[in-house]
Amino acid sequence: MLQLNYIREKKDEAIQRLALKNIDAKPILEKVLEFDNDRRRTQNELDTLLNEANVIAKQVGDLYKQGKKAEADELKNKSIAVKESSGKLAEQLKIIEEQQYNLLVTIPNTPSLKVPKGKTPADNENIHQEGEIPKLHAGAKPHWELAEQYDLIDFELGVKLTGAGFPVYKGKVARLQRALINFFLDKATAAGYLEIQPPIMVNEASGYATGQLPDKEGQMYHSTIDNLYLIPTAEVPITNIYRDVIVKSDQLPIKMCGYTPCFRREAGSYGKDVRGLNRLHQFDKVEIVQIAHPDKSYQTLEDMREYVAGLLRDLELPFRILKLCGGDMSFASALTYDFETFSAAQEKWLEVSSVSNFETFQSNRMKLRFKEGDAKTQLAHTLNGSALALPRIVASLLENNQTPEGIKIPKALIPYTGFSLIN
RNA sequence: GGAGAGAUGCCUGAGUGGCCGAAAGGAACAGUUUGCUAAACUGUCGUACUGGAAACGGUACCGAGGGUUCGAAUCCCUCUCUCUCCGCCA
Repeated sequence: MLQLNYIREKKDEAIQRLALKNIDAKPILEKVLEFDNDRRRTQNELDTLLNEANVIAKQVGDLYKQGKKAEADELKNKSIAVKESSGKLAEQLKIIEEQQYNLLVTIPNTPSLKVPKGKTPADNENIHQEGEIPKLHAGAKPHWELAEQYDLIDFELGVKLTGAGFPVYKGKVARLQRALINFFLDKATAAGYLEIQPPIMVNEASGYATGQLPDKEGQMYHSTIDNLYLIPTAEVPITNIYRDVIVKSDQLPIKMCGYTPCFRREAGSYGKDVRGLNRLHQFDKVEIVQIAHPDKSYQTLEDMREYVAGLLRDLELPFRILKLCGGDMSFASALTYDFETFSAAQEKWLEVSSVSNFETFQSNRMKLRFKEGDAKTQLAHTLNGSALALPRIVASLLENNQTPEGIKIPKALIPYTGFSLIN
């Protein structure tokens, strides 16, 4: 949610920035400011009335103490009248605030001015590419065929147990996944991220604070009997640790990481893009989260980007980094880098990580603030990134490292897997 | 699941209708002093909205929502959560 102060003070900048997301924000922002004027005027009137009522109430008390009952009773009547009009005003104020709020939550975050213009993924800016794209032997297979050949992943068994998008991992690939999780967590903690093991179900307030609710309700699995949601990412519980918290500025940056399963309903996708591990309802991910000082959050974003790049280097996967264009960015993000690894057998790039700065968009909703000395509290900036999501990493590893003799495990992972070849 | 108790500021905790945005202690921060790795003293010390250039004001908030009353942290109702005991279970 955008900050009112920002809209009030820098309306033109906000319009300019939102234009990057292909939105003509002018009428909406002006409407918000109209509500704001209304709100302030109404509140002032209401405050004046309430003040009057408070003064009268005090006088009534004094008069009673002095035994002046008649005068007190007279004042009482006055007070009742004041109360009647203040009640009406309070109702008005509530309506105005609600309207303003309902409008505010429909406005996406303002993209950073560094965000490239554009509407579709084709407009994303490819800012970096490294690693060698492997040349596979004749007869190389996509990962779902490899999974079958080596009896690694059973998609149909998953359908039997649960449904499509819930694969069963077996043997060496189960071990490989566990290895990846441990490897990613070790790397993150070595980089100063505090490891968190959060609940994987969250309540409404949490889903709301990070922006999944109310509008993206359909994307989460919902346990209606207890009104809890299965998390779509560890970002939700981990960031919410700091909901309604005021930290001291010297505590920043706060760095946290966590492994969790992630659950996404993502209904309505079919075809080649969702084959095998490309898109799942349940998958594993290690997430990194930072809470940063507003002056430093973009440096933090670069640090996180470099950190994720390091992971892909360790895994010896060719990858590229895209700076998402305005049209391809998420609702809440101000700047996002997507990481894609090249899947040699499918001959396409697969998104394996997304690293974003949300600026104050999330912290405004969750009232995550910091205090610098005696200065007024300010909203902190929140950032997060996948480091990394497993399924497409596994897909890339299987496909890119296949040889006629079997699938090779990258050196960095061997201490974790305990084997160097899947055959 | 059964029975009971409770929810107050960063923490402990007082406060059962007006003198309470809230005692006291602790923590934290600043200053003074003595000196030495600590103590004493003094001061500051919730959040949000809002008026004002500022000084300084106004309003709301004592788990949440509603009600009674001229007036509610305090009384009533509903909800949520926490704790204790019993039961069940990992």
